[in-house]
Amino acid sequence: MVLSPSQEDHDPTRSRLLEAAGVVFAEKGFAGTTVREICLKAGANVAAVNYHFRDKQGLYIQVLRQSMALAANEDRADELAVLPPEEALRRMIFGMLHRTNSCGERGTWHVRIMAHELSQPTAALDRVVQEVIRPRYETLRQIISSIIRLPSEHPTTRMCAHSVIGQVVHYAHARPVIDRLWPELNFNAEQIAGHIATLSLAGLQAIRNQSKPQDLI
Amino acid sequence: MVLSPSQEDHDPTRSRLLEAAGVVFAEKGFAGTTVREICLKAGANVAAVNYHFRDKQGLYIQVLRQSMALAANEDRADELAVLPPEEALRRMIFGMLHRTNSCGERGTWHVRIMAHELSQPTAALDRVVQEVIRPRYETLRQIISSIIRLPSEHPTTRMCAHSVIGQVVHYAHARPVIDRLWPELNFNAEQIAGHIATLSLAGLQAIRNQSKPQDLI
Amino acid sequence: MVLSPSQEDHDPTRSRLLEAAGVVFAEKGFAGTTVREICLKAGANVAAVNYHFRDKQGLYIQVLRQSMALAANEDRADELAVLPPEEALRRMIFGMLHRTNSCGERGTWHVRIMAHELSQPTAALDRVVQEVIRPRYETLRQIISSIIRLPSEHPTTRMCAHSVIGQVVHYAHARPVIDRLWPELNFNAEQIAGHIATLSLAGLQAIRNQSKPQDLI
Amino acid sequence: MVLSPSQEDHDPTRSRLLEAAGVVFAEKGFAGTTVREICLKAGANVAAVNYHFRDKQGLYIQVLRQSMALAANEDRADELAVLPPEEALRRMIFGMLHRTNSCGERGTWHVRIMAHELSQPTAALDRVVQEVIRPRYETLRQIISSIIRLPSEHPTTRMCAHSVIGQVVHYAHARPVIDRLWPELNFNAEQIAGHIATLSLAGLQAIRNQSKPQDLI
DNA sequence: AATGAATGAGCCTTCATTCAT
DNA sequence: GATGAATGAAGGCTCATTCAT
Repeated sequence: MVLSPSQEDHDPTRSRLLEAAGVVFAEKGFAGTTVREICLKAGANVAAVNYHFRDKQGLYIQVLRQSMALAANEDRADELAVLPPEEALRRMIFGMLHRTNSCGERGTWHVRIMAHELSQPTAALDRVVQEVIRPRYETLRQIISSIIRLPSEHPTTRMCAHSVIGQVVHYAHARPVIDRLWPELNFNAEQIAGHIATLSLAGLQAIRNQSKPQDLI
Repeated sequence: MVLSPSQEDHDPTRSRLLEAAGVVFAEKGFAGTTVREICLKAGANVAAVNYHFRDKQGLYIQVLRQSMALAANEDRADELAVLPPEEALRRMIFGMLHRTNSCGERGTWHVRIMAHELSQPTAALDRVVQEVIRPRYETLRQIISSIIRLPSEHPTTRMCAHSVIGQVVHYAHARPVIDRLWPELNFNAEQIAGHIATLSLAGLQAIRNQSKPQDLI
Repeated sequence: MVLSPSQEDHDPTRSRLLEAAGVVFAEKGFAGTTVREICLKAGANVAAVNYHFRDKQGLYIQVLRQSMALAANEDRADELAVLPPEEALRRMIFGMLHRTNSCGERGTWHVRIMAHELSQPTAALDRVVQEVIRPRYETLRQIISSIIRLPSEHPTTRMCAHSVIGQVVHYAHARPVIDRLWPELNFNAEQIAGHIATLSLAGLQAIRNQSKPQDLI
Repeated sequence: MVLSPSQEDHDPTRSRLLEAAGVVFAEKGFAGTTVREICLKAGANVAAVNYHFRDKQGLYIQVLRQSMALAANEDRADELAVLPPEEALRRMIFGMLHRTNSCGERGTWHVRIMAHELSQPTAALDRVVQEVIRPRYETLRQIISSIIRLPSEHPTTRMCAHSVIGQVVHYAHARPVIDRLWPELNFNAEQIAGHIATLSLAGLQAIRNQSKPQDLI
């Protein structure tokens, strides 16, 4: 909905194609999606995708680009920086968890699409990593760095970041498995985020103490 | 079915098909794989798959079944039961991490195939969850249960299990992303498993103390 | 659907497909016909059938529907009703015989296709029976009913109708055999219809007298 | 069961193939039958047909030959010749009707196979016509000839024969249609044969009187 | 600017048949 | 003598794409 002022909504067909493509790509991935399905959903001609985006892949990249642009506005590093790192971590965990598990909105398509990219990487993966994931990864490492008192490039810091991310994205990536193992789970982002934050913060404290035994003396 | 101990199979073509299919399915998933590619790789006729396995899907399930059978011999729950739970958890983390990140061998195909199932589930997913994942999930919950002193069916126990699993499988699922974010990482299962175990155990202790404050009084 | 009076159809490819399919289906039946042959004959691409008719079966049903629609205009029951029943029977016999034995024209495809349906019924058989055959069957029974003075649902009336129909369609169904047994036959619909009518009417009279002996006293 | 003394049951596989093939060919026709289905039904190897009969068609011809040989023993012309022609006609009608509508026995396979040959003639049709149909056709014409007092080669005699045959075989050929038009029909060969005979005999009498008005003067 | 029609490559599968044993 | 394995041609169908309007 929040689009660049000059373009976009001027061309309703193009817009509907992007909307429909986002939904379908998010659900079925690039290879699993057919151009016909997108066009049907968008009420457009079969040739519309090729006309407007040259390619199925052209449309795919455009969908990703748009979704990422919307996502870029959230989780601003500077806003988190002023908080105590423990609180910043809690907020970040909740934000990621909420984002990766809410569905349907434009701004979250790239999350689901990522899941497909992980099993069938396309050229678009590099772009998503650079533009969306890396900035957050660095923000997260900064926060962890100030908790465990190791440089943000330190391998331990990195592993801690991956531990946090792994716990969070697991609920999105492995959803089909989790649904089978734990059907009674009524997904509650706040509760789960709280659990992950508690476990992670305790873990980080332990790692801080362990990695700097000399400081304690 | 009855594999001679020294060899693969009495039927060389069938065996080559399974081998080739494992590699390709692991790389491209079910839908992304063509029967032709498998047959070409196996040096067999296009109709060979249908002859030996009735279906593309029949071959797929057989590949999964075989890969799971090989994996089933590891991580015996009874062997872990005699260890102190902290040590059992360490071993289990290392085992899972090692298994999900070694590549190419038959016994690990189902891990990669799982990644595809997560983004494009087929009817085979149920089988893998039931036969491979659920038993380990229950073993893991048992171990965690005796650490945090909550029933193994308790939601908190389950969330803890998912936290451990999430950290571990992240290194396999998100490998393409991790490679881009941290190219210098020289994957060392022992080191990473140690990190995950340390962080998780500290986290579990914190959750144990938090969830039963009354015990401490 | 809406055929211009002078031309076949607004869509030349679709029209050519129907034309070609009619010829081939009439000759070889549903299962014996290949989509490729139809498309070759129609000068169209292999995928044309799927594009225009969704299915091989979709095309088949459309051919049948069109052929039946053309045939539906003949043998109006109301026109026959005003005639003395003996004359109506003669006309009907001639009409059926003529229709089932003229060849090549669109309106008679369903007759030949029926021959295939009889040995290899498909889901289309029900439709043809309902839409084309049953109405004529009922008209015929009405006529016979007023000749033999039994209700049109009476088993005897039905058997008489089948006797008439059997004689008529035999010349179409068993044509390959008749050609071998009687090669000198120069098919003359008028002559044969006259024969069948004469034999049948005499037979009906006998059945009328036999079934109602009490009337004669 | 009644086989040539020298051969046949010596080779049980060959025998089972013939048996199974008869059933399946009778049900589905030549083109509609798969070698695999026959072999499965016969408990034989896929290659058995090619081994024993060289071809799918070789098996087909053999089935026809055998079924015809068994059929040749019935309806002996000399037995009918001693009866009054009206009675001979009644018997013949009943025999044909019974034969074409009984199912499952070896001796009647060729009847059903004929139905398929009529819509998809193969090279076997000539043989069946010559060896089975023509002799009966001639017997029938002889009988009719002596009823209507015209030479057995006379076109009228031939048409009368076709009228009788047409009525009879209709119940076999058009069975799928008759089942839909008259589902309550509980096929009773004796009743229907009686009806056909009555109608036909009355018709023949009329034709006799009409065709020879000079004799009446 | 935008579309309905058409394309051809490629998919999985089935079939009668042949081959090595 | 008889079989299980293997073959390659052909089947219907789907797909992203292009073309003529």
